[in-house]
Amino acid sequence: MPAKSDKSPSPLSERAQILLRKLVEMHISEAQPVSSRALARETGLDLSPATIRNIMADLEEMGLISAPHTSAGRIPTSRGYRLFVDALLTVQPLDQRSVRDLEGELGQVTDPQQALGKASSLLSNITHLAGLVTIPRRTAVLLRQIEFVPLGENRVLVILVTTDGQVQNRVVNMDRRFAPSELTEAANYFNATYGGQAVRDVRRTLLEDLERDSREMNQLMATARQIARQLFTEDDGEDLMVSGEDNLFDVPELCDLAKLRGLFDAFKAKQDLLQLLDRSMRANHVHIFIGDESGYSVLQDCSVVTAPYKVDGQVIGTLGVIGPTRMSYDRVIPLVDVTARLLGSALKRESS
Amino acid sequence: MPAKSDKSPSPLSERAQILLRKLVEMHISEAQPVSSRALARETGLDLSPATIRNIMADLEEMGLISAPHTSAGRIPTSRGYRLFVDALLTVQPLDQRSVRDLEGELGQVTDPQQALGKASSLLSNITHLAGLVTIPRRTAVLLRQIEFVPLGENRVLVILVTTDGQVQNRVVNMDRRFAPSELTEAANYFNATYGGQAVRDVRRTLLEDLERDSREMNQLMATARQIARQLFTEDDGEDLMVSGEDNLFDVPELCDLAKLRGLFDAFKAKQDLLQLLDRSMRANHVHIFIGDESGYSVLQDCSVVTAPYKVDGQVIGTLGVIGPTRMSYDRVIPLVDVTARLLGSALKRESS
DNA sequence: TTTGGCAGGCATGGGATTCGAGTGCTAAAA
DNA sequence: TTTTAGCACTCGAATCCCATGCCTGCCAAA
Repeated sequence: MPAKSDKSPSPLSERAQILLRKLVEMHISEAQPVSSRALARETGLDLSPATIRNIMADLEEMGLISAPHTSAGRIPTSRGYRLFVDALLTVQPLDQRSVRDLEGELGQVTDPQQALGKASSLLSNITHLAGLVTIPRRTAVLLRQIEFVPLGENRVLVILVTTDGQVQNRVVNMDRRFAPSELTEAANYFNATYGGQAVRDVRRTLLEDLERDSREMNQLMATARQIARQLFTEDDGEDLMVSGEDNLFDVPELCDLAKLRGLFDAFKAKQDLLQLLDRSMRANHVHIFIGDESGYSVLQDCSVVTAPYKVDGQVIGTLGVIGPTRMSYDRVIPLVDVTARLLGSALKRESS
Repeated sequence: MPAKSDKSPSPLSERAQILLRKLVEMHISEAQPVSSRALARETGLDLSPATIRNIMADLEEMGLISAPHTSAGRIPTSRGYRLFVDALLTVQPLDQRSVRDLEGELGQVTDPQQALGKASSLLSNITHLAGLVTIPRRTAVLLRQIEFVPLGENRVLVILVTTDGQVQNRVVNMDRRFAPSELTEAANYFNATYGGQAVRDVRRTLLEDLERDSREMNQLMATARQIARQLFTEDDGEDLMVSGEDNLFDVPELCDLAKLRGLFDAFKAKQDLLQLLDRSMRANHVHIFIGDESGYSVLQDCSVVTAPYKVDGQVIGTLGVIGPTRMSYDRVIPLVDVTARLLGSALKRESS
């Protein structure tokens, strides 16, 4: 006979597992507390509601399920959901057709920024939840090429191409007008000196170089310096892209305005969500935050399913979806997993 | 004695005007039906509630106010609000300090896109409503300069600078690798041939030229052609920028999810809102759509205050705010007005 | 023309009641 | 020892009722 209510890590009888699993599945599909009778009817086991009740009482004692009130059925707790996704859930892999579709969608993008946006909107459209994608730090990538284009007045357009295929441009103001030849020369100097370095390092090296060579500075360097000052000062940090927030309007758990509002504020502030997603950077595969596990109160009734995406084996960001804890993990998990891999491939292709 | 309840265009006695005005003001500040007693107390006129009631009955008959139910006060109808903003409202001009602040905020942007975003967020932050800005058609502006930067493989980065100071870049795929010199040559050809033309026309002219010269085409033109094909195909139409949607969570009129959801959907779809904003392009100054005047049911309880912004006397887009019909028009109208003018100035400065 | 007074109507909120769904417990059956 | 049937109990949700308060409409008097 299996130890019944030993302590938290009690092995949970097979019957209890089947029951818990069915209960979670029913709660996911019905969005309501599950009663012993319904469970007795739906599960294959030939047991009476009374027996089910006994087992449910055990599960409740273990903190895996709870009753909103005395005369209601049970709903899974966060810990119940945790056990479910860790041990009870069987995810069927995404069918080839869907993978092909995703691949097609992500394949025809032309630049990384667009790829990230596409990934996010795909996630939200398919799951009907909100899609999340972190935009990798610009500073981590390598500088491939820099170009200067003279605009009117004293303004110069600086184009930064990084090895990930991203293009970035800024307009900088100079103290005098520069001839195209001067700018070409400066660009050549820049490319020769700093090409291939990490953007993050360029900034540091640049400052050192400027310091050291300040006496023997020639016209060329002065130009480069003036541009560089304005170029690398602002450190555009990691950023977050959210799409399909509107889908959350339909989630019954978030029916009250305050909760929904909290989420939208979080999307706007981004800070907390970024930190959460950063945590999954270290993980190698899909990572799931269930309910209050995240530590943020606005995510009370929400779960976040994330996966890091990588280029050349190097993790550079994470993506995922956010939705009610009561979501279809079996569909969401493989989708997030595959999307992360496909996004990685798409980005690699971009960086040619 | 003035004709009392003649027909719609009855001139409305001065007393009635004062009363209606006060009623609207009180409804705006209290967000609730206004009773005859409250009106008698607040308005300067020395009248009893009973008298007020008589006048209110007249106003109701004219369709300017209505009672949600028998034992509630009155609230202004759309027509009441219309009369209010057209005839009864006195807007105090924005104080110099605020104008200075706005100018400062809009002054330090570096590119047009950023200026539009800044304008939108300023509008939403100051009014605590949602800010709207249309992004002008790219096709209407003139092509100032074009540059080609070779990337790896067969890919070329095309940089389009338009006379409004906007910079746009696209990556195009070629069927072979091009030498930098080829690209420089092609760029020179492009700039010489099409520089200064409207982007919209460039596309048309280009196609004609290609057609005509197809036989005597040289290597240079072939290059240009290949690039141009991919460059001008997609016509990126007018677009809309929305900010501060979250502010609408606080509006009591939109307390029910369905309405709020409708608005957010409209923000996402953009089509209807764009059409609405386009209507005010023809207007010279601030234009207001009250409640159902807009013709869109999602804007039932909302008003949209817009103003076109122009560069060199030419209207190029509109901006505004969207909020509950019950908004502080006296604060919003001058703000929208001034912001439109300042945005125009900022954009003009960009186009150097 | 204005005002005071009074009756009527209606939303709002609290309390009581009913109803139904589900559980916990106990004792009997397997 | 495990399972089951039965029964009492609990609690939320819906309904109704009623008192309350607010505001109007009307009428008669000023």
